[in-house]
Amino acid sequence: MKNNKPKYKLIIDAAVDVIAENGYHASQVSKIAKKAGVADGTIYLYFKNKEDILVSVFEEKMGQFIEQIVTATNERENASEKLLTLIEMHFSQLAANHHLAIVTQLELRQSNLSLRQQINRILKPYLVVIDEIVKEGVEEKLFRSDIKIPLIRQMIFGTLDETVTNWVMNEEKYDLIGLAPYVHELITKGVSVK
Amino acid sequence: MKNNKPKYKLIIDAAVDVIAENGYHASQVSKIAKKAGVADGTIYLYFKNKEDILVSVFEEKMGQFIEQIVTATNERENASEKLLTLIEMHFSQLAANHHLAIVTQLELRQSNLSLRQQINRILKPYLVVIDEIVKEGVEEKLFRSDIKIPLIRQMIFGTLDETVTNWVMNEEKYDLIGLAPYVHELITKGVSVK
Amino acid sequence: MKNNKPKYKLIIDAAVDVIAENGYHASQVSKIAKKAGVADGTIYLYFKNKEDILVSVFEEKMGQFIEQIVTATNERENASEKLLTLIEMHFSQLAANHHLAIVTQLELRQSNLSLRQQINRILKPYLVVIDEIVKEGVEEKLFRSDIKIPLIRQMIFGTLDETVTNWVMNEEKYDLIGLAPYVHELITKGVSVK
Amino acid sequence: MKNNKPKYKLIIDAAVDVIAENGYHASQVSKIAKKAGVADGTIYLYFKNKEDILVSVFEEKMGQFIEQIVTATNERENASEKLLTLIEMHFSQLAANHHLAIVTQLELRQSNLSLRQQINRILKPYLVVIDEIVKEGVEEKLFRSDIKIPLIRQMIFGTLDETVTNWVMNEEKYDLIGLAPYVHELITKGVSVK
DNA sequence: TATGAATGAGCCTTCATTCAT
DNA sequence: AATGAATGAAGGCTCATTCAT
Repeated sequence: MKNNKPKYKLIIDAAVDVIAENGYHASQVSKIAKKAGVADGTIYLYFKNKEDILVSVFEEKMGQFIEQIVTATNERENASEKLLTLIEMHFSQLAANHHLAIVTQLELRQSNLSLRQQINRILKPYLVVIDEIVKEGVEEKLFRSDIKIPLIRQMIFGTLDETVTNWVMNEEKYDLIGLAPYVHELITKGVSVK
Repeated sequence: MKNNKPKYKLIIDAAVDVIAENGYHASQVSKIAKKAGVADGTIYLYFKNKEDILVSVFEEKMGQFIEQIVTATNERENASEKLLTLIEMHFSQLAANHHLAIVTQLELRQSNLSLRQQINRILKPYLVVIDEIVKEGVEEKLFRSDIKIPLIRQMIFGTLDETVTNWVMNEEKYDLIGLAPYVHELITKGVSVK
Repeated sequence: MKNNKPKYKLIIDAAVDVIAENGYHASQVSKIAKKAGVADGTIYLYFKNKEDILVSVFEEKMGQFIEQIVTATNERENASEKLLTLIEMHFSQLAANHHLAIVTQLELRQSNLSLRQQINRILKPYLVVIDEIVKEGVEEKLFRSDIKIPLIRQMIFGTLDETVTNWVMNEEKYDLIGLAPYVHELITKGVSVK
Repeated sequence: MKNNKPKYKLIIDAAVDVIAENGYHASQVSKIAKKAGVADGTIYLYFKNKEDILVSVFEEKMGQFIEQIVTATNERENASEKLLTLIEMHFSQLAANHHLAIVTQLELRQSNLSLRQQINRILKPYLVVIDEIVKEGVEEKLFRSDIKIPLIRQMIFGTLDETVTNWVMNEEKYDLIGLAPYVHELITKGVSVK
């Protein structure tokens, strides 16, 4: 297991910091190596190339991110509560980690097609989690069944993602977590007066 | 008026094509010049630098994009119909222009902070259009007034943007425009069974 | 006679100003054209290329410079007085024209071999003037005849040139013209106590 | 000590040759790298930028140049003999190194203000050496005390510099070192018949 | 395993000069 | 004579990756 090797984690964490501090394009491999306290060449003992570092960053961090959400939502009774918990966890985890928020919402998007496709592959399990909550809601007759699930998932993910991005670009000046119930209300009830 | 100069348009259009075909990072100025049929140096008679080309591409194309939407929504009677028209126009304009869709949804996001901020400035009028439709809906007692408008706007824009991005990344294999009524339904009524 | 054409003089004078203000390497042809109030292309109706502008600048200005000195020295009776007058005129003309001093002492020296050779050709008449004064001094038994004239001329010109360059590089903070009698004394008597 | 690194010296020496052969403006970094037998990028491990190469060339070579002169003059008994030795060493060192002579007398002068100021800083110790010899001469009552030392130094340096430049521009056709006693005589006794 | 010096391909931008009007 | 838009060659510098130690 490569993440048992201490330098592997060292490099991943250094990469998050360097990218958050310098931006994607100013994050040279040598800068990451320096931050991690290893030689440039050592990076290539653990990662195939620069892109592999970035993919691994996302893989590691998103893995933990999703795991937390899965664990928390599993403790909830119904789909609506699970959705609220997912929103709360999505917001709170990014609010708790300034650097990670910058990297996921801004910097990692400045990548080429190949990298974006790998990021999407990594993101897949999160989308599956959303899908499953929606399916559960439909079965429980809480959520509508007349609109295809992918579309519903796009609304949910798009809303969360846009909300976090706006918050990051506004320099995180307001309380992101406090928005969770309102976002949940919007997603469940829509914009219409009931 | 700089866009009366024929070479200006020539270069803008060439840039859209080149970026869509090669991706942002593989779009050398010389490639754009060649496609436009002008000398490399000519680019710099019309644009300050490479970043200025990209900002101008977005400015021109997004200007037209928003104008079309404003014109079309103004012909509608109430906020709900205006929202549907906005969604239809958003989808149809990007569906009609393959290259533009790739550039706006994928390539232009691979940019540094300075460029992203300029892109956000250009995007601002579109967000204002959404805000105004929401305000109108609230006045007409069609839309809820218990949730802040920026949050509602983020849900709307986030949903549309995520939907288009998914469509582009799925290689535009399904009918985007056909999704408009479902997306409209989702935004207005939410995910709950009424 | 090309210098009867008004634009010719306009361009020459613009060139002196532009070079003095911006330095040799930042003096683009377009900048000179703008300062002269003509189009870029017009420059090439009067000058073969950029180097030709610079040579012409030196030719014009140095022509006047030498003419003034010849006229003034001719009014003197003997070689020693002529030498003093030459030193005074050399210093006073450059002290009177800030821009010209910068151009001749600093900027024009940043040129390639071909240009330097042409500058030397233009400078030749000045060196001849010095040679003639020295010859006259030798004939009048005022100046020594045991050292070759070119060597004496190099001492005279080198001393004057180095003195002016130091004055320019010290931002012309002291009185250059006031140094003339001391320099004259040094050249005639040398560094030895009587 | 950076000049212990073999590539540092390799690049410095290659730069002297390339500049002497091609002139300052035709001396591309890639040409210097090729001559030194290193990759272009290697240059930038040892020098900040192209200008830094030139400054370093002058620093290294002028350092040795001055050191030689200081050592030699220190072996002399009085100021007049020291001055003669300084002139002999100044001439002989440049006569012995064709490329270095071209670089110091012609090419290095084609530089911008920033570079010239750095060159002057490097040249300073040499001017101090001259000043000290003059001061010693004044104390020994060999040299006059009625003219300010900077002016005397300008005469000495200006004469030597002009003499070497003329020799280089005349393609080094005559014996420079042989001129030393005459130049010494001129500087000490001046142009007047005693 | 680890190092870090060395590599070299790659690109944006400038500006002297031309030429159709 | 005059214009000025257009040209396109040229080069300093960066940085991901390699490899001898």
